[in-house]
Amino acid sequence: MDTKFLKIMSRNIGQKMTRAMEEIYDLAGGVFNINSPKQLGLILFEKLGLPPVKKTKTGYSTDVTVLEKLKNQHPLPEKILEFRMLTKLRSTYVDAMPALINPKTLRVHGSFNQTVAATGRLSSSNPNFQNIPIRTEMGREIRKAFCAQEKDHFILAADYSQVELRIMAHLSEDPNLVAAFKQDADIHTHTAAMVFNLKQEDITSDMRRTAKVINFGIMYGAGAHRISQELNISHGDAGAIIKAYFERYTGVKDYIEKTITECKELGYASTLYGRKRPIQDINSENRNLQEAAKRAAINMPVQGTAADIIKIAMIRMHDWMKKENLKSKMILQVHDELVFEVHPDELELLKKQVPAIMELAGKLIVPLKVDVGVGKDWYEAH
DNA sequence: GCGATCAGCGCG
DNA sequence: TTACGTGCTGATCGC
Repeated sequence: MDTKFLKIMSRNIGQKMTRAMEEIYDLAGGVFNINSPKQLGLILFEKLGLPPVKKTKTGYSTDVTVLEKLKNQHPLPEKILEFRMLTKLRSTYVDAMPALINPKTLRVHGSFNQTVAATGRLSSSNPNFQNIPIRTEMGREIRKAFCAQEKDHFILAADYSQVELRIMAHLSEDPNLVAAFKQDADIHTHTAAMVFNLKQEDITSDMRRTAKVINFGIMYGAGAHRISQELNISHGDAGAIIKAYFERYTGVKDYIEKTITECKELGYASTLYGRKRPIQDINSENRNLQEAAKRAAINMPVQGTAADIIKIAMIRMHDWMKKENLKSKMILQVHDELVFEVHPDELELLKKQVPAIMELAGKLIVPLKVDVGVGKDWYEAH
């Protein structure tokens, strides 16, 4: 860990927090605990009279979807979101990591838990290395603190490209999806072309974004309601897009139906390698429970097979590294990614062999593809 | 003072 | 009502 870097980052975020806090008190007309959703709810929905969009069990919801909707009516919600991002990054990562450094090894040693997640994934705790920020630039900066311990060593990150959609292609044998991966097409552009009935070269970035949401939504069993929320479109339009998807990818539709039927008969869903997840509620009288169980049943074979494949890769990787007496170390797993700390003499070897071992870990009717990055830290390696 | 629960949000 | 799987933090509540 680069603790010097984190110390500077903590100070910088602290300054930004102070500025945001002052503006928030100004806009709210008084001091309150910004981290308290209860106090914030009173300010937004009673003092300022903004419309309460959503409720929680205990009162007004003030989550990100609510504040996004209120942005155009008052400047406060946006400032709250900024403040929340800053506090999240500082308290969960920037200030937490240095405190976990082992004084003997000067490293942070977390746990990878093998018997927590129902799908067969690993989970990570104390700290959770599987949720280090990447989606915002400010958050992503935190990865610069995850660096090789010795000066001339490297961090190498190798991640499976679209592994869950490739698994969906294999399991469903859908000709369109299989063909897309055999051609190594940009999968979201391909889906957009299918759904909107256009040539791939005529797909706009907006259409691609829509297709990306659909591709993920399908694997989670999303309905028109959720898709419409996600894309900010009408329920009817969302339903039409889903319908168009299943007309083009009938193999996926059939596979999903088959998976649910089988789960109802057997009481469990399973992965390509035979890992089972019991799904009790699949025959529940309670509609909500049964619908949630169906979504879990749809997702299990996809998420669980991906977990099986990366575990196989990790075992083979370990065996290989041991056999070759390598000095480099496999240090992290983030569901579809493996991270290594690499000795400079071994860099070229690992750049070649790591993706090869990962790509061969699963035998699917479509190829597996692994992208590799190298740098002095996890930020550069990505 | 302490543990449990809730809301919120970080990741794939 | 709301798309799957996780873990951590701070606020709050009850004992």
